[in-house]
Amino acid sequence: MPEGLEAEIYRRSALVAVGRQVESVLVDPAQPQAEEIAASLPGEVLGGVERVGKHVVLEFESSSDPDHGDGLRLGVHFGMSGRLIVDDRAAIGELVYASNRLDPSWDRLVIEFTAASGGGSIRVNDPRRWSKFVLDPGQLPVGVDLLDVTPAELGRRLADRTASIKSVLLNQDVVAGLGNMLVDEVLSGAGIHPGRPARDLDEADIERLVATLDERLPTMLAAGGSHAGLLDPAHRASLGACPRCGGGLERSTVAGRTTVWCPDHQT
DNA sequence: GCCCTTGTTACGCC
DNA sequence: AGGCGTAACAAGGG
Repeated sequence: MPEGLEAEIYRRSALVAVGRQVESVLVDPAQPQAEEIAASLPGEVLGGVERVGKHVVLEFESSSDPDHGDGLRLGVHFGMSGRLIVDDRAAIGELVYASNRLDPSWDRLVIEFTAASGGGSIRVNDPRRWSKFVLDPGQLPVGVDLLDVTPAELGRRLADRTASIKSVLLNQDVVAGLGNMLVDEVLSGAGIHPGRPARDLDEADIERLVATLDERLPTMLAAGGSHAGLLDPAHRASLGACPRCGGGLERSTVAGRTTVWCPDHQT
């Protein structure tokens, strides 16, 4: 599923289109702002691609006055099955829990660029239609970015939280970009029980948690995303030996989500 | 054809 | 006021 790592991979894949001018736009009519998006983007030039947590933000500038662009921004959230396809090349070949097919009828957003500016396209293909497109996203998640967490920052944000550490880490206003798989992965790496109240974590716990983020996230990013962890989908499905300690993995529901964890080393 | 899956939001409660 | 838990949501796949 698209978590912050997938969004970062998508962001990087879209950079090739910076400088191109929008020729035409198709938007799923079910999107709340479908008409505004389709009407406002043609003629705009893609000026940059940013990421905010799990969102990819396409930043446009008016072609008629590049120095005073109108700052049009389109925030894209990929739901649980959305994929970004740039120039007909999918950056992530296999999304867990998502079909591997790319049925054109599942295209929810298609941006075609003018031939004169380089041609090509950016598409969002999403079988389950949970992607969301927002023009000028005012208030995207305000949590610290998953690739930018420090022990001091995380400690401050966990203080006084009585909810489970898993629930708090999934909160995009605490850490932006962590999803179900990544949270299970880092709690496994740090040896922390997912159900522990967040405020009960001591300094050593938080240090281990951040050290795990620092070590695992870049590795998983390079390996293709949130499915590329040690606690990978095969382990999640089979509940075999814990990849960390060899103990027996268990599955339960924490914070309303399917949670895989190891009772032997996560305490 | 029921039930599982994800992230976010809308609620009700405390 | 705001943290917290939970249900609901779409739709494909098993």
